[in-house]
Amino acid sequence: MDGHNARVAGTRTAAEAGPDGRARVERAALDLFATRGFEQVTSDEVADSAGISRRTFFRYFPTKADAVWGDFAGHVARLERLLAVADPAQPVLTSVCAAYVEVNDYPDAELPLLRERMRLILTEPALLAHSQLRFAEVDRVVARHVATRTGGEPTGLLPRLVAASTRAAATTAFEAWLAQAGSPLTRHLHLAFDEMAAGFPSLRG
Amino acid sequence: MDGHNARVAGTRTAAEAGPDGRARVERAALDLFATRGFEQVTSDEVADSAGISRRTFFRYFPTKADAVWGDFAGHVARLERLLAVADPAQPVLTSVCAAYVEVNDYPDAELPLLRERMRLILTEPALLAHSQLRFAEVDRVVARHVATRTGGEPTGLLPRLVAASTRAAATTAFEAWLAQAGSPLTRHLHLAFDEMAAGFPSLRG
DNA sequence: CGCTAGCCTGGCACTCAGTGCCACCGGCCG
DNA sequence: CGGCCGGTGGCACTGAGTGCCAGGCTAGCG
Repeated sequence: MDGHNARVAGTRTAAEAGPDGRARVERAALDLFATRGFEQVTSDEVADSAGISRRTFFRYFPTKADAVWGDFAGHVARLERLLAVADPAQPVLTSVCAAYVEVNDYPDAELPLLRERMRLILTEPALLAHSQLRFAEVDRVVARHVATRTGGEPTGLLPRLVAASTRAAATTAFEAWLAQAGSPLTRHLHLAFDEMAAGFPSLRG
Repeated sequence: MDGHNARVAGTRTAAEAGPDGRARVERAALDLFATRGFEQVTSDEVADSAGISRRTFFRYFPTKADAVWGDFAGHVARLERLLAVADPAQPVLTSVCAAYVEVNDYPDAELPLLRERMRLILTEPALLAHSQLRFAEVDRVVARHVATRTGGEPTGLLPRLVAASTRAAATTAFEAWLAQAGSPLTRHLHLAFDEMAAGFPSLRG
């Protein structure tokens, strides 16, 4: 979710160029959604605010909701790469959790953006619904990895279960992080994963 | 998800009455979606097929997607009741899983309907996305129960985590049940819950 | 019986997301 | 120069969802 820092900033008129194309639209969309709410902003307004036409907006993003996700495909790709190079000696669940933690270890500079993104996604009903489709990509990657490690089918119960459970834990950690700005995201992720991987020890007794 | 059997069947012309109002629309919608796909069917067609106007269709269901969910509110209410009367002596996680299993113990006669329903919900992207909003109601109920049992806030990490994880396991069990018609839903649910509650023993080693 | 109040329904018109089609404009190549 | 091409905008269309209003049907009441 770092998003397109690769391009040389400001080829336009030196000052006041900002990121071009897609990234600028993302920023405009996020700002508008954050201040007025996702449903209250039309795609026309986002396009206008980004200085493009509505038609072009829908060429950048297949859906209004997709404008808040940044480079999520890259995020998933990074997760997949981390899983690919995971130590086969450690338990699969450990590998998956570690990969989740590492792929979500953002530099401080990106935290405000991430926070706003996730707040919207987990708060706005339309975005929460849409998130299921995006997170399903993650699930597929995780399930595939678990399947290869355990020698089963990616559609089997165990791979799917691990994918769904770890994703649930990660999402919960995000919610906790949003609610409580104090501790870093990584801590919440560890808490959630450890709790789940150990069979919820806090609930015994 | 039994759906409106309470009314006396056939006050209309004795024969060929069928369920009236909402239930008939649900049936028409499910049939159309099942044969031609959710996105390929317009709300106009569903309304026509059910013998009502489009406008009335949207009075029965706030959304086209809601037409496949049957009496889901009742389903959630039953789950809540089960949790309310759960034995406080047993671990919370056990109570939650048991309630999930029991509320999903359908009589054989309803299985075909349930199967079609769930197949659509978990298969059609638009319905999968929408499901997040419906399942969130379940999560709230579960989280509330865990919170009261553990003496915490329903928005705390643990209640949320239990809700999200058990829901993930249940959904996975449903997927497995759909893929493999052989064993009953209850077995898949037990498998998934046991695996998760025990910290995924199948993955160790 | 007639009248009225209230509910269910349908029709109409409107907003807005998303899409296909085409026309335009920029650069780039031969 | 002329033709090709990728990115863009405009336009029109479908389809979901909604507000508003106009019946019709039923229930209560004089």
